[in-house]
Amino acid sequence: MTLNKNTFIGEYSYTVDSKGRLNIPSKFRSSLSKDNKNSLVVTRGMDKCVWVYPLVIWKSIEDELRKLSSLSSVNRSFIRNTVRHASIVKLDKQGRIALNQNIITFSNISKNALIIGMVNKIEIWNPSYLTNIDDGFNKIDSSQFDDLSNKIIL
Amino acid sequence: MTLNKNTFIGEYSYTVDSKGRLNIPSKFRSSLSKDNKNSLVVTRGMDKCVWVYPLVIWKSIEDELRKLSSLSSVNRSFIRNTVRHASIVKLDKQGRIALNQNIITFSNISKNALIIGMVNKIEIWNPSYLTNIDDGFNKIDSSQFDDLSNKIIL
DNA sequence: ATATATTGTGGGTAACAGTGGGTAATAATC
DNA sequence: GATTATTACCCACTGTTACCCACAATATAT
Repeated sequence: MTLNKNTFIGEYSYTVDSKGRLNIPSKFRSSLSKDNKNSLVVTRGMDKCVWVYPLVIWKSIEDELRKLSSLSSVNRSFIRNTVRHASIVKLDKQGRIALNQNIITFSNISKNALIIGMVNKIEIWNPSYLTNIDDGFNKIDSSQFDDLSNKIIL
Repeated sequence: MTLNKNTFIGEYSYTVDSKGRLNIPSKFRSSLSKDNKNSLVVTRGMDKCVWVYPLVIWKSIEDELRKLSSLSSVNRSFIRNTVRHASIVKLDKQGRIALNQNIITFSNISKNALIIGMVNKIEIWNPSYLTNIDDGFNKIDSSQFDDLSNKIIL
């Protein structure tokens, strides 16, 4: 049972095969709502990882981008860099997606991949990169969380 | 699978052949609605690239331009420079368009072309120019995106 | 404990996409 | 009107992708 649709938590370790296919965790698949039509949107993350959105979540991002006028060069740059590395992928009958070369090169994922639920999206990591980022987290000065603590209650 | 009709995301690398023909990505073609009648509108972009609109989207732009009074010299200039380099092109049976000399010269595209989905339109770039733009993006003061990031949640 | 379903992984094959070139129809030039 | 240049249409080749089936490992149910 999953709590909310299109919501992802937890961490999973999978392998990318010779064709660049990567399995999506079964629990994530069952969380996807029907209106995603078995499709996800894969793009570059802001860290050196891959971001994966349910199709319907991505659609709302697209709709926001559509409102931005191309007369502004900042807008153009923002739209371009947000969508140029994005692609819609369908899950095959086995529940896998195919990672294209662009994404593989950027994230430097080869054989092993770590899949992490990020609530509204999914992250895919080269496991060795994640170790470094994780070390960084522990080094953050606790004062940097003060601002967050006012916004969210754990 | 495409999300919305006449919507384009992703990046593709193609070659312009000796006849000046350039392939339109298969995924963009299948996104085009039928009422475009296999036609696109090609024009100069605001950056040093080519802008390509689905015919029906271009028509709505024309309608917007129609509302601008020619009493204003800014309006006249804007209309002139938006429309003067635009031309309607049909896709051939292979899904390619022919780029005219005007557009090729302006964008300095020779052999290799990068095609980028920009949600409501398509951009065609000389790959080397885009590299520069991309570098610029990383150098933009992130404060310029603060306003955007408050509106659009990734 | 055994049977059954599900999940992760691998590979073969047919369909399709990108590219190039030939030929006929059209337009431009002399 | 004849000749040349340009454009549009058709066919062909090649590599990639998507779809299908298969199997092993794990989890679930009886």
